[in-house]
Amino acid sequence: MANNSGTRTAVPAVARASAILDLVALAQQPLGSNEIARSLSLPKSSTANICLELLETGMLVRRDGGYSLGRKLVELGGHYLSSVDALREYYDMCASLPIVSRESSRIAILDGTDVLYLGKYEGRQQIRLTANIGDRFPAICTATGKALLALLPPGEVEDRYRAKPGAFVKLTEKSLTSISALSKDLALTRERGYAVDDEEATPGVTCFGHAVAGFRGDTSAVAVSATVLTQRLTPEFRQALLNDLRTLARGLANPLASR
Amino acid sequence: MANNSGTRTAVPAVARASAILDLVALAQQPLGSNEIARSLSLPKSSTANICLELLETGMLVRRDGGYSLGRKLVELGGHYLSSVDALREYYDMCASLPIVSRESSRIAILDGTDVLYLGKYEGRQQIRLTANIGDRFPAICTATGKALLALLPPGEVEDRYRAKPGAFVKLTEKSLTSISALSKDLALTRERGYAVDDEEATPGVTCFGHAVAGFRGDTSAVAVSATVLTQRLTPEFRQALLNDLRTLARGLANPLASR
DNA sequence: GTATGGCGTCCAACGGGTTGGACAGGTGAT
DNA sequence: ATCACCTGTCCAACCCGTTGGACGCCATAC
Repeated sequence: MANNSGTRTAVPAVARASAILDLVALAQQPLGSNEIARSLSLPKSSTANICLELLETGMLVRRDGGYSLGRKLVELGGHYLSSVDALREYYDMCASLPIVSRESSRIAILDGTDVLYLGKYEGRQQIRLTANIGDRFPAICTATGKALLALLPPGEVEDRYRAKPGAFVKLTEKSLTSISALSKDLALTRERGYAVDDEEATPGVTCFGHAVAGFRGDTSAVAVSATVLTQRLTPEFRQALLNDLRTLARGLANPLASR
Repeated sequence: MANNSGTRTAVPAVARASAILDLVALAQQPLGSNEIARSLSLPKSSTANICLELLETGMLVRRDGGYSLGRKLVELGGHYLSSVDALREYYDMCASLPIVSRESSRIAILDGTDVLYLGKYEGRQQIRLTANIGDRFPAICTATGKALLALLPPGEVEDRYRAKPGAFVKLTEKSLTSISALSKDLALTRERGYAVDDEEATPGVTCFGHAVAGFRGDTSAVAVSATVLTQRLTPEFRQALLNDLRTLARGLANPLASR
């Protein structure tokens, strides 16, 4: 019964600041400090103080008489992205691959039962990817997510999803809704070497995902994906797309394996 | 003699946390908590505590026995970008404009004497833009920066640069190096309606910038730019590019003016 | 006009995080 | 082997941020 979230001496200000940022991030409008305090069940005074401090750091800004996220967060987020070695490589390769360069592609990492998008490449297709950089999405509904889940050691997937029953979000009729269905899909993913999202996130849209393992530290694995309209998926096109995707994934793996 | 950085009751933990994040962001390698404390002249113990707290929020992660920036920052940065109304419009328009869609383009805001890049669009050209989303750059060396500076009320530019003598970074032989040269350039910018970076940031590279005013709150104005190799700049090409850039800027302005 | 409820700011007493130093573990040099 | 120096962790006394409520302000309601 380990207290896994136990810090010896708590520093409430930091945890509170983070909670405030999360709240403001999800809000559609600027939030006042009183409103923030009420939402988070924090004392008014301290909340106001922390907000003022966040204002000075640039993480928050005043807007329409409330607080919104500040530009400092873009800077920090950008620095995080710069630290992900695979990203630059990803953008370069996307532009040079014959098929992928004309389609829509994404690169993501796994965080719990979500994928977190670190980058996207939009070719000249009709599809506009709705997910932006920094967005989260249920891993089971996406090709990148399933490719990354398939990398986890046996049992780990089951543990994560058993601990979080709400993780099975049914976005379409075809979305996976049980651990057993997921395990089966992941076994298939491991077998063929890539993941398929067969209209499980958006009707009419198919997505192929390929994981790239072997990174260091936080970003231990990334995954890349290509998104196309299902109706365009002739066998030849599917094969060409998968070829490009494999090339992309291998290209990302190689410069890092050599370190 | 107002104390412009004066908070009534200071919340050291937040300010310190921000300083820690900035330090870690600029470091090329993971930093230990002791090293951070030394660099920032903070007590070891408190620094360690704050780092542990930042670890729990996901803003920091452990990597190679030290701290690096965490993925939470991408999420927050992404939410900030989502709050900038012009961004989605920008990406859509870039892809549909005949000339710009084949060139390299950027969108940025002004922050003091720097521009902060919020997005970029890379066409099929040889040029790869070195600046990433979230990067800063001296405003005087860039087309976006000069376009935004030209929007400021009279005297404001002079005040900003007089207060910050180090802001005149000489990146190339052609970079502006004095307030008077800058004022003259900005007058010219206002007159013709767009800004030009004539190899002032990178030799051999010319950049045109167009400001878009009229936003609310934090992002009161954005600027878009197009970057090309100087040697390709025939008069016809230059004109076509400027046409596209103007269309782009107007497209960004209109959906917001109607609010 | 007053009443009500929203907002953020201010204040003094309380309480808890901060602090410096001691400690244990690991690494590299001599 | 010892020494030196690094790392991060632990602890109790002290100090300073936190806290709840009072206050002033501005809307809107009646």
